[in-house]
Amino acid sequence: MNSLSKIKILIADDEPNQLELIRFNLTKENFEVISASDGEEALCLSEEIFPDLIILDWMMPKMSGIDVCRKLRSKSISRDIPIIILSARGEEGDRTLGLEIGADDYVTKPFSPMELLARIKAILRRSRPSLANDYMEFENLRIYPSTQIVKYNGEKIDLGPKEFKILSLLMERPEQIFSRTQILDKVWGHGIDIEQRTIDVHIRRIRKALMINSNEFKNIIRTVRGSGYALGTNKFGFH
Amino acid sequence: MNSLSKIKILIADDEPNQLELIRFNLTKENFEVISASDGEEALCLSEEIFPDLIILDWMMPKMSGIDVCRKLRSKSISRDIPIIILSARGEEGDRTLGLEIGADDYVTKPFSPMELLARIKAILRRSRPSLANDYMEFENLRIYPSTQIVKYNGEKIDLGPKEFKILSLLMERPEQIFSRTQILDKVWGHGIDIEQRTIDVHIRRIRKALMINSNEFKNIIRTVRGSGYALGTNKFGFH
DNA sequence: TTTTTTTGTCATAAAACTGTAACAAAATCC
DNA sequence: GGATTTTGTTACAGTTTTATGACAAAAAAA
Repeated sequence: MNSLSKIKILIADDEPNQLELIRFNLTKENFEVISASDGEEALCLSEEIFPDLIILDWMMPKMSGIDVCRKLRSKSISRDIPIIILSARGEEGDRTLGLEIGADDYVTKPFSPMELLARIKAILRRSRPSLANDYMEFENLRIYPSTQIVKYNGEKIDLGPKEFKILSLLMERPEQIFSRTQILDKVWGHGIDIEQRTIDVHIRRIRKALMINSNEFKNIIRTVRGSGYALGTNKFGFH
Repeated sequence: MNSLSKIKILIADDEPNQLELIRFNLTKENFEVISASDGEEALCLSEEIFPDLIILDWMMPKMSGIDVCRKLRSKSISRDIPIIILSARGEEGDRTLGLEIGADDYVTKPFSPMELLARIKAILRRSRPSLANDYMEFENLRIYPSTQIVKYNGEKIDLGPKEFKILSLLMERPEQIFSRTQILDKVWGHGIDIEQRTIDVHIRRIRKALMINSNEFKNIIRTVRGSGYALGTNKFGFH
């Protein structure tokens, strides 16, 4: 998993220990964790920082998790942020209330970090395909395999299917050198009869596409004379 | 809940009573229920009828729910169908295993019909926005599933049923690429014999309809050469 | 039934993509 | 430097994929 911008999770709980425990576990999993200690704070922070997921304790001072959830769901701007409700109660009425109110999941205390984590991942997988099917990134280049979108410095780049595949291949292992034969095998398929020079042309096309809208062009595809191509700058190749 | 065709739910459990109980409750909620009594049957049926959601008992003859889940997740054709695992066990290891394997939720027996229902709805809300929300929105396009009304820049647009369904499908997951096969499966139904090019014509009709009354036309349906179509503009995305 | 709308298919035009050759430029070797 | 090898660049033709309009069949409405 190689996304540089972390997934932001807001967690609201009035119990410091609990908060710290969750923060610790989520941070370990490379999430960015923002915490709030009561309902109002959670609400404010949500609207400020747009977390990718919100975890709300049911019972909190000032505003309960349920109320925060209701508020968030009523505004279009926050309607789609996934919410998990934590609760000490186990009665059925509560469970279903949580879900009916628009929460995405409901976890009963006590729960193990592993379980919470599993649920978080399950939800992210559904609600944010773009996060789950995450992208590959190298310097200012991002490519989204699921949507076949390529962005360079935040701008969309148009590439033909072949070029997209070649770039994907290089992105999978930055700095690794791919020989023309390897590229042919992986992109065109094994055993096809294509001139090796053809790849040069495709590389050229990729480079050209990346130049559009980027006057300060940094050649991101390194030519390795006698060997092939690799993702990386021409100046600072190895590390 | 409003949809043109009923939501299909496949439920697999080897215990007839349990099966019947769930079937009864789901049917009451206007779902179309298909049942299987063991893992293998569940797997076969899944691939045959493309349910909108699958409920699997953990312990089943021939093939466990977990194994069925794994199989379904390994095939691209069934990868996106939401899955709920039912289990009598409550140990943590199991819970997380269920979710990690790619299930969307995990419900421990005994559960109340209300709870199962709430979870089903929570999941469908994510995976099929058109079923849960009053309308879906993308840029200046709004579509109201319940009334089959489409508005672009506030103006009503006329679409035939097929075109409406195609557009709905694309709207459920903006930016995601749908292959012609996927569109055929979802809109016409699986296993129907229609020329793939027919979809091009329908797409053309949708685009045309959206052009009416909009001189500053922004092509909202992206053609992904070699792959299919996706909702999104060609130039500016939102990733 | 008649009329209108919707739908599927075809033929053809248009567009996009690909592979190659030819030559220029750069790097390497002697 | 000069020869040789490798890569860069461009133009172009061939191929594949989409777009589009026309038309008839099918379905729905009147």
